[in-house]
Amino acid sequence: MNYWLMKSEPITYGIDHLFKEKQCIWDGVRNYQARNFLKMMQVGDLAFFYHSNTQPPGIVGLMRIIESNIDDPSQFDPDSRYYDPKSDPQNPRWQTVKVELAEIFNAMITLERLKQNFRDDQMMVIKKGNRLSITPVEQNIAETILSWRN
DNA sequence: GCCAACGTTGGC
DNA sequence: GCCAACGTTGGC
Repeated sequence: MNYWLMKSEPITYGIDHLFKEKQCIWDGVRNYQARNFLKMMQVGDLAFFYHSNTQPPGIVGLMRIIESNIDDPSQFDPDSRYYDPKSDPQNPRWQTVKVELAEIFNAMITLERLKQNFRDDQMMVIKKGNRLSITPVEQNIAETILSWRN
């Protein structure tokens, strides 16, 4: 079982949206490195839900992967902002996962707190200039973060 | 709103 | 295959 961190701007899709929907397909990732991490995810993996472009940014909850290696439907939808006309339906370019909400944390675990407790070679999201929306989280780091809940 | 840090695109 | 130009992300 592996841990991950998945970013989203709450103005677009935040943890409140997921709370209402219970589960969702994590669509719209259009970066190959991030997609490669998505393809590595397995059912049962856990992912931190991270709010980006907020004041402050940080982790707001936990999700569980409930379906892996899905072809992202939005790549074939001309009305979607994530439409990719270059993606061949016979050989889709973008894969993702389906997640369910596991937990909403009582208080956000801020980026600042992560930076205070970990080095930037321990956790990708705290590296300066990092823009990857999907990143792995080492187990011991994940367990430490989970111990901060409530 | 600024801008650093990337990733992507496309001409050559 | 190089790299300049451009677009995007996301903290601040």
